[in-house]
Amino acid sequence: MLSERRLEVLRAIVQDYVGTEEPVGSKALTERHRLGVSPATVRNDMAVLEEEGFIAQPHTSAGRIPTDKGYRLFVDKLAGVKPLSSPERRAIQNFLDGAVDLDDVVGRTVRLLAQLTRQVAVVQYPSLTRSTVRHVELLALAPARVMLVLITDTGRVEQRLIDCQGPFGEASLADLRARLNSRVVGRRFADVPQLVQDLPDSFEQEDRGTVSTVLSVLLETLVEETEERLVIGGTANLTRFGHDFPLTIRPVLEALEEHVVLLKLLGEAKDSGMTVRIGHENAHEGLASTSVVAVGYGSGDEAVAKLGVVGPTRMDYPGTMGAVRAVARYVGQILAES
Amino acid sequence: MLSERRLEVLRAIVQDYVGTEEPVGSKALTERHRLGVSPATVRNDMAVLEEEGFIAQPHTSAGRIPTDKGYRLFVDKLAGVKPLSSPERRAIQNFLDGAVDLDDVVGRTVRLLAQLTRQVAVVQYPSLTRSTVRHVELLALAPARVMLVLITDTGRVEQRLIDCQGPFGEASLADLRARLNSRVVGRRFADVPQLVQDLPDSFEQEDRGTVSTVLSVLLETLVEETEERLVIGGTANLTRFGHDFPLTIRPVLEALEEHVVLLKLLGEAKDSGMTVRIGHENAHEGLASTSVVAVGYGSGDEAVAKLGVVGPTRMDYPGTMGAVRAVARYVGQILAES
DNA sequence: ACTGGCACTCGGACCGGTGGAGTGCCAGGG
DNA sequence: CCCTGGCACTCCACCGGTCCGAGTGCCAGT
Repeated sequence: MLSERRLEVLRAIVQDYVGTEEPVGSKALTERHRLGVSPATVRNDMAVLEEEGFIAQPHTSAGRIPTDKGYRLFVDKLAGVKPLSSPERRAIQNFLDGAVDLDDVVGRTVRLLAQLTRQVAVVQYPSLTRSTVRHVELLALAPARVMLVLITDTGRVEQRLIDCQGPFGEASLADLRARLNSRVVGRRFADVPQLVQDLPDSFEQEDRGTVSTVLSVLLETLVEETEERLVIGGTANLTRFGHDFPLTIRPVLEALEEHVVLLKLLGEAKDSGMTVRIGHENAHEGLASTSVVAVGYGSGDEAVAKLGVVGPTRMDYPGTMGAVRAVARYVGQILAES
Repeated sequence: MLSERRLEVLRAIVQDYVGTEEPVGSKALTERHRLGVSPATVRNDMAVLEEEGFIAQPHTSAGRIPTDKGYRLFVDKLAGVKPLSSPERRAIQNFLDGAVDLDDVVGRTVRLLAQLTRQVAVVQYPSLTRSTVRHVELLALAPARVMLVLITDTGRVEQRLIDCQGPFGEASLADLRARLNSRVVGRRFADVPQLVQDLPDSFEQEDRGTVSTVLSVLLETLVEETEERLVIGGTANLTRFGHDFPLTIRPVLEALEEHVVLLKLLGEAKDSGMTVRIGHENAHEGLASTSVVAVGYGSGDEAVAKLGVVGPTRMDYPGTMGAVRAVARYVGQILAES
């Protein structure tokens, strides 16, 4: 195990590098941090840290920069989560309180997060499978055409058109609507399938086909929409990325456009607590030089979706984590209120 | 007016510059185009073109590059719209045909357009004000809480929560729903206000307040949602922008995030026919070095929304315009079918 | 009106020298 | 045993100078 001081050296290196964006040398370190030892000693420590793979030199006779492994150790052992200042908290509150509907909440959240962290923000829409049902509506658009509308407790609305095999009376429709709602309102989406399983049996023979069709579309919607929506903001912050732009920034932009990739990334994050994925831990090649800080948020205790930021591995982890956590909490509150 | 040959020289300059991204000199021009004159003559023509403001030199003794004014002349007089190759047409067809709902259509369109033009694509959702009403639904979520759902002929769905002053019976609600639909279904959104104006008068005194509230929310929705949604894609193509990245790309990314700006930009485009805004013509500062090619699309003859691309002023105008036009047509077809 | 020739300009690439920051190692001291 | 100061070494970044070529403007000649 590394000695206390070596860990301190690593912390100092990470902090300085994040601040200056330049490799940090032994002399500069002793000047800017009260390590209580000489540069020579620090050099020895650095040699050890390098051997262990926590730091690296871009080339001989240059300062050191942290490796992914170094950042990992930093966030796991050396860094806390920096709480936001109270003006910041107030700003979040004010900004989010003005939202009028779910789209607006999500939109504001993503802008807020991007502004706060000065990085790329990613916010996932509340998931259907984890939400509960507020209302199910069936509309007869035409004799053999029904629209299904699903409303969640988080305010999300999904609609589907259904072509029925045969005509379906308004009375039967109202009947189905009532029975459906009495069974599923307030229940979690995940539980819906078994709750409606035996519903067709209780209908007249002639209507069973249509009822089944409607139900199958309903279930389909639940599954399909596991393919979630998400919103991205703050891509302009990518320009603060590094010096050698085109090569660094391009794959990141490409990755950001593939929502599937991002959703998978967010999905891998733990449900509760914050997840930090650093550099190559991300699997996706384009994001090899980025870190992802993600956290779940929800209207209750349980997470209904994730949000987070994508930034260079060289980022201010404590500050970013603080901002992400704070935003997630406030969004949760807002959703719970509505 | 400029002589025929001088125009030809300008065309050649634009074409070469778009291809090579480097200032083009007189000698290179005569070699790559059959102008039938010597470099010296071309130089004289260039001097004239420069004096008129169509081209400029980055510095003395460098080649010329077109100015915004030069591009303007090029697209107005010298360039046609390049039709797509038939494999491209087929690819569009195939790609768009797979779409399942409006979100999917828009999503696919933006990706397609970005890929085809290798630039940033912008697609506006079909506007409410120009669409027609397919259905209006009112749902009683709670005794004094109603949800309003609007469905358009383009498949778009908008919903709003309404807090009523007092309880509102299911019967009254059904009544309102029926009368509302009988008046507005099939009508254009823009006409809705006057169609429902006198509706409250035909209700019982006690219900009039609530009816008015519902109607005012309906009208509000029509107005508010003139603030349209749009989707952006292909931002990774910005990396092909120029050589001096951070400064060029940053304001563009910022502008792209301000949907309001983009919507205004699209709004300024003519309803029918294609609009090309070049460089400083764009008004918005961040887009001073970009051109915007936009066109309306719709399910019928009339445009319900716009789509287009944003790219460097140095872009392949004929090709881009061809792609934009073709995509708009196909999207229109798809919407008409659904 | 076009052309060939010529002198001129300017930026970009190439080059070698220099300075400084940083390192590794080692011998000496607490 | 760990820390320290000293020293030689390395390598990048910067600077100034030179050279080259592409491109221009102008002019005299056809």
